[in-house]
Amino acid sequence: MIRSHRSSAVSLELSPTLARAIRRKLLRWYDDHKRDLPWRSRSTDAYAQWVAEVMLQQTQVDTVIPYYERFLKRFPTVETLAAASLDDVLTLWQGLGYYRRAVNLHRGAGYVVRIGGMPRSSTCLQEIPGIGRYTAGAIASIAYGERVAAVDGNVARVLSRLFYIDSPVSDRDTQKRLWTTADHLRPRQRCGDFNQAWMDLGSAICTPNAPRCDLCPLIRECVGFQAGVAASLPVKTAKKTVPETHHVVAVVKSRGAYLITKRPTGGLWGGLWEFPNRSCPVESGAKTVLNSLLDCLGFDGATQPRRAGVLSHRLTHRLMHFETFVIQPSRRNGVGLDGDYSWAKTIELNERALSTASRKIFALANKLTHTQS
DNA sequence: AATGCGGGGAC
DNA sequence: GTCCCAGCATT
Repeated sequence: MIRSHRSSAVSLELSPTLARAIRRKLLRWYDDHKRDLPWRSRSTDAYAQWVAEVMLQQTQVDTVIPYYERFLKRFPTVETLAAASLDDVLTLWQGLGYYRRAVNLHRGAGYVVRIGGMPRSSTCLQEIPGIGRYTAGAIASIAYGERVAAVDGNVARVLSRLFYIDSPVSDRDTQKRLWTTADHLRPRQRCGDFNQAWMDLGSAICTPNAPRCDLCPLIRECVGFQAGVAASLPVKTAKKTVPETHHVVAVVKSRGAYLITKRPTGGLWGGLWEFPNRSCPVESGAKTVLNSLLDCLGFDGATQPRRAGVLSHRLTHRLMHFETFVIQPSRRNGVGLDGDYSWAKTIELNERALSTASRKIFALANKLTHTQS
C-alpha cells in the first residue's frame, strides 16, 4: 500500500540497493549536465563557497551571478573582506536584499581572521553568524569533501517527490525526515558533487511547476511520479496577506546634494542609507506628518514642499507606499544632523548603499525636479 | 512553531 | 497578479 509505504521509516523505504541506484544515477546525470557557474571554478576555496552560498540564500542563481563576480573581484580573500568597512560591503550588496546577510558576512570575516582561517568542518562553520545547517553542509561538502548533507529548497522538493512526502514541508518533523533521508543518501565519495547535483536537478528538471519528469534520471525511483502527484509536491502552507503601510518621504536637496540618513542595523534595510521618512497611518495626513518630519530635521515652514507622487514597493512580507516630497531649502539649516546623516551629490549617491525602494524614490523625485525646471 | 527579512525571475 | 527562490536568526 502506498500509504503504509509513505509512513514507513526511512530505513525501510530506502534500502541500500535503492540508495546506491539513486547515487549512481544522480552523479552520472550531474557529470553530463552540471551547470557552469562562477563559484564552481574555485570549489576548493571555502571562502569563495561561503560568499556564494550566502548570496544564494533565498536568491536565484541568475540574480546572484553578477553580484558574486563583483564581490569576489573586490574582496578576493577573507582578509580583504575583514579589512573593509561595512559601508563598502553593503554598497556591493545593495539591490540583493536580506542585508543582514552582508552584515553577518562582514562580521564573520572578522571572526575567521581572528581564529586564523576558515573553520575546517561543517560543525565549526556553523559558529559563523549567518551560517546555518544548510550553508555549513554545502561549504564543507564542496570545499572540503566532507561527507555531510545539505538540504535546501531544491533538495526538499526533489526528496519530497522522490519519496512522496506530503506532510507540510515547513513542519519540523518533515524537515527532520528530509535531513535524515539526505543523510542516508550521502555517497562516501563526491559528496559535494552529489549535493550540487540535487540542486541542478531541481533547477533544470524537478522544477516547482511542471517538472520535466520525462527527462529525469530518477524517474524509475520516483514514488511521487509513479503516483502521479509529483507536481503537487512539496505541500506548502498557505501564506497570510501582507500588511500595507504608508510613509512620507522628504527628499531634501540643497546645493546639488541630498540629505540622507542611515538606518539602524538589525531591522528592515538595516545599515542602508535612505531619504528621511516617517510612517504615516493614513494617507490623507501626509502633509501633517511631513511638517513634523521637517521640523525635526530643522527645516521650517519657509521651504515649500513639492509633491512628487507616491511610490509603491512590494516586499514579500509587506506592501509599502511612500508619498514623496521634494524640499529645496535656501540654507542647510538642519539641526541635530549627526553621523547618521549625510549630504550626498547624485554621483556620490550611486556609491552609497541604498535600498531599491530608495532608488525608486530618488528617480521619482528627479522626475519632478526635471519637469518643473 | 511563527515571524521578520528583499528583490526579482518565471508564469 | 501569483509563487518561489542554494535560509537564518529570533522569539
